[in-house]
Amino acid sequence: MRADARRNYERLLTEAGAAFAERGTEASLEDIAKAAGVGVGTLYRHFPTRQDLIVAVLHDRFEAMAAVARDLTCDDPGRALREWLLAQLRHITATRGLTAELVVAVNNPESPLYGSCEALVSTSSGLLAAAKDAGVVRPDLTHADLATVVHGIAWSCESDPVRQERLIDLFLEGVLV
Amino acid sequence: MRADARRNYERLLTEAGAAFAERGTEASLEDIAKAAGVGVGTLYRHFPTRQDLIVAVLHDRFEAMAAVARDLTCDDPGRALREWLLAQLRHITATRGLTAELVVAVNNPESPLYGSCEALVSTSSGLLAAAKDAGVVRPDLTHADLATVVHGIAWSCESDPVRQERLIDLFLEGVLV
DNA sequence: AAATATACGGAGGCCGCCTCCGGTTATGCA
DNA sequence: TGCATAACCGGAGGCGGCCTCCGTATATTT
Repeated sequence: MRADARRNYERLLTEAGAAFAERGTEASLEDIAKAAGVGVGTLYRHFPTRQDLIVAVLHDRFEAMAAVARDLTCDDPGRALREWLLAQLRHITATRGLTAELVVAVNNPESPLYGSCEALVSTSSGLLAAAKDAGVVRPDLTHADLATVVHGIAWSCESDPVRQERLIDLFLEGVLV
Repeated sequence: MRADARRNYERLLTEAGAAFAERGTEASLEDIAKAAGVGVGTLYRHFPTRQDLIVAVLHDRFEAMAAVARDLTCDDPGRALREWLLAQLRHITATRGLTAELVVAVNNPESPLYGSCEALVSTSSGLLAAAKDAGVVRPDLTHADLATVVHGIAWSCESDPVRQERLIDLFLEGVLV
């Protein structure tokens, strides 16, 4: 990949992230190209589809999330799980407008993101497994359950952290043994 | 209101309902107008905003929902509540594409729908109150909690009734006393 | 039947999407 | 260093959807 191509690629990614956060996933691609100091053609060559651009932006963020999960202390697995769910909520809320793509990715193995976030999924599953081993969580709970719940809550009250936390706790009460 | 105006209004409503169900809330308004055998101008006069059209379509459906809630037998309030949540899920899933507007309406008193669905809200609250009186549900549970959970689930697994039911039960286990 | 209020419709301006290809630039090789 | 060429850039342009505006048509009233 040529040096200028790589530079433009990164710039587009940066501006797209900003635009999506500010104006949602429907932000004008032409504006994003302009903000990156690049023609539309260049944008479309790197990211043939709006979806591709979104996926590329999210890829980085998934890695950040996975890092958070790894750092969670596991002394109290139930507590760690709660923290993890809340951390996800904060993160999703911070990248608002991308929520919809996230949940699609997590639930759908066909999604290009599904593969690119394996680290996230496996780390998250690790937390869940630890909680199960400690016997603090129903054994039939799956990672998919967690993902669905988190994203459902994130979407339902995107801008109300208090309600988010309340709903997480309602959920956990049904799930902690 | 003139007779022809009323006729066009109804036709637009019908076609809009069909289009939204089939192609989502982003369906082309010009197509809807064409399907209703009407010019765009007419559509925009009746519904100045896409939002207005969506709201009008939903208004009817809210009434149908309220009727369902009223018919639920209350012998076992806990069970009635569960049935009610599942009925909402089915209904929301059937009108897919409108989910987003629904949750906005239920949570936001500013929404034009909020007023128009008072019947729904109060009937639903009635079911919840009955469950509380019977002592089968946490007393701090609110109607808003229910609405948020239902819509979160509806959105998270729009096309997977099995998962929907599973999540409802997970939720209820944390909430039934 | 005429007068008037009401409603219709679609042309047109605007904007965002996406493609296409003539021009530009980086890079490898002599 | 200078050239050849493969890789890349950019934006004009066609398309379609959004929404407004106003000349025309139709229902209603008297």
